[in-house]
Amino acid sequence: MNNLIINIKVHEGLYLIDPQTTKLGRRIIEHSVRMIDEMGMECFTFGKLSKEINSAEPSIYRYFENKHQLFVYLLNWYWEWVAARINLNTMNIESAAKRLKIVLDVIADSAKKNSSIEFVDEEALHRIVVQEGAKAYHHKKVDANNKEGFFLAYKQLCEKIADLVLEINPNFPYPRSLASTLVETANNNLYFAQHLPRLTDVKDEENRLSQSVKDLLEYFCFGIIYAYDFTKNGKHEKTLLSLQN
Amino acid sequence: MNNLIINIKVHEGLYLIDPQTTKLGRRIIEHSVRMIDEMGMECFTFGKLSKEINSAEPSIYRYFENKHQLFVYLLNWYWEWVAARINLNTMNIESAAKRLKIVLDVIADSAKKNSSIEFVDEEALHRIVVQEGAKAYHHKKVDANNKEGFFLAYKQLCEKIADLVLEINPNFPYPRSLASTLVETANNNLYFAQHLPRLTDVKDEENRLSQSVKDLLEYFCFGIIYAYDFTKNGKHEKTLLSLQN
DNA sequence: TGTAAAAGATAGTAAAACTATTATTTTTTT
DNA sequence: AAAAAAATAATAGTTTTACTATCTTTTACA
Repeated sequence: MNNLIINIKVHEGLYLIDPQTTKLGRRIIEHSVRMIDEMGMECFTFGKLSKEINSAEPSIYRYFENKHQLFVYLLNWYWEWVAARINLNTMNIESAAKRLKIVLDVIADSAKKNSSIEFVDEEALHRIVVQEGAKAYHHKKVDANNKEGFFLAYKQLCEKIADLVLEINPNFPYPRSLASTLVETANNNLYFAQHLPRLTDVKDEENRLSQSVKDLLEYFCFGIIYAYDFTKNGKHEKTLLSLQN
Repeated sequence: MNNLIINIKVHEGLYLIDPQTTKLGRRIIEHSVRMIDEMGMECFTFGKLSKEINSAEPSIYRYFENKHQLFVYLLNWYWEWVAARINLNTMNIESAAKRLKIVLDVIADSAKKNSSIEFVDEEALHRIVVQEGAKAYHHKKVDANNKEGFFLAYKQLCEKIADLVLEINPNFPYPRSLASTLVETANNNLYFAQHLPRLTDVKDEENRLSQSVKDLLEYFCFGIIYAYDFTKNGKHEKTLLSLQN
């Protein structure tokens, strides 16, 4: 299992100076990931970060316009990294269903990691995505941010999943909604298992959490994709809709 | 279509003085809903609210410990209101599947409203739930808040849905995850249709948005519930799992 | 070696999130 | 109706955050 060097390219609108290209920039990434993971976005400030890296607050502002932009930068880095892992692990696989399963594996974080970039703690970053990710777009500036490309990586990932779904079942009516639901459901169930266990059936036990989430995603995903097509001996009848009453 | 008087009871840990019992309290609710809907949680402050209602900041602090507690109070009010509408609309219905469909109707906001409480704008509150709701539990104090009952209304609603799912299919393995996924998927697709349309298949057109979301929820929900049970002429075989490869 | 860009150091502003104090009004009790 | 209690209003103050301005020093590199 080699650790391949993957180069993560993050959208230009998400920084003033590309942090991956300078020493200070990489220190900002490294320590902001660790600090946000430890204290959460609310308590994390540029002031605290600058002390932690023995730098000055204005220096950080030369890389990122504000805390929110840094946050979105980190999320994009994560989704680009997920996309890279998906590409790497699916490139030689013929079956679309098998490729989709690998995607579910990666978004549930149960796939073997095969990249390591020294200044990014991907596990801490994944915890940030699970705990804080929804805040990236749940605010009043979402439309302005969207125009600036803040959510491109996430949207591209969902589109990739939607295309896979359509490859498996070209008649499926909700490929985009299914894609976003799968990603959100992965994060939610990981989070709920740890903090609001009555909202999930997966258990935070024995290091099997991400595998359980993957099983859940497969069950939901393939259930939805095939449900209305394979009832009654494969005839395309809306059998279920009549069974419901 | 009578407007029934429904009394919404919110968990005691969510306020210092019950705002529904005093004039100032009701003014706080009324104007905070309107202001949060207009400016979002980030821009909303107790200072601005106190000016708006010609009161003083410390007076508001005697009702709610802080902005976050007020926010969670409003969300709980909303989920209690949803639960009340569900109870009202399902009480005389025999079929569990029909009851579940009514639940989906209410959480997608496409059911006829049948309550009106003069000082709460339920449509504005629903927009707040869709746009800001996830922030209630995505932070580092989630466990402490959970112990204080901040999420009781939401968890009870999900449990009610999970019980309905089990009533329809007692063998279903993920009732809680399905329940939370349905509620989250309802909110997400309403939000995506308006702000991130590439993440959903429903369209924000012609006042049919909530009906489209309801159709989506039914498709996902009943697809998942029945998928693995009714393949191959109703035999309980894991046909789909073998079809996937 | 010289120049430009980056980084560091220091200081400052505006607003938010509270808290404390005191005065006034309203409500309740006797 | 008067006294006591509770709620509200008014004012002022503290700490922290988010951000800006300015100036000096260091580093990169041509």
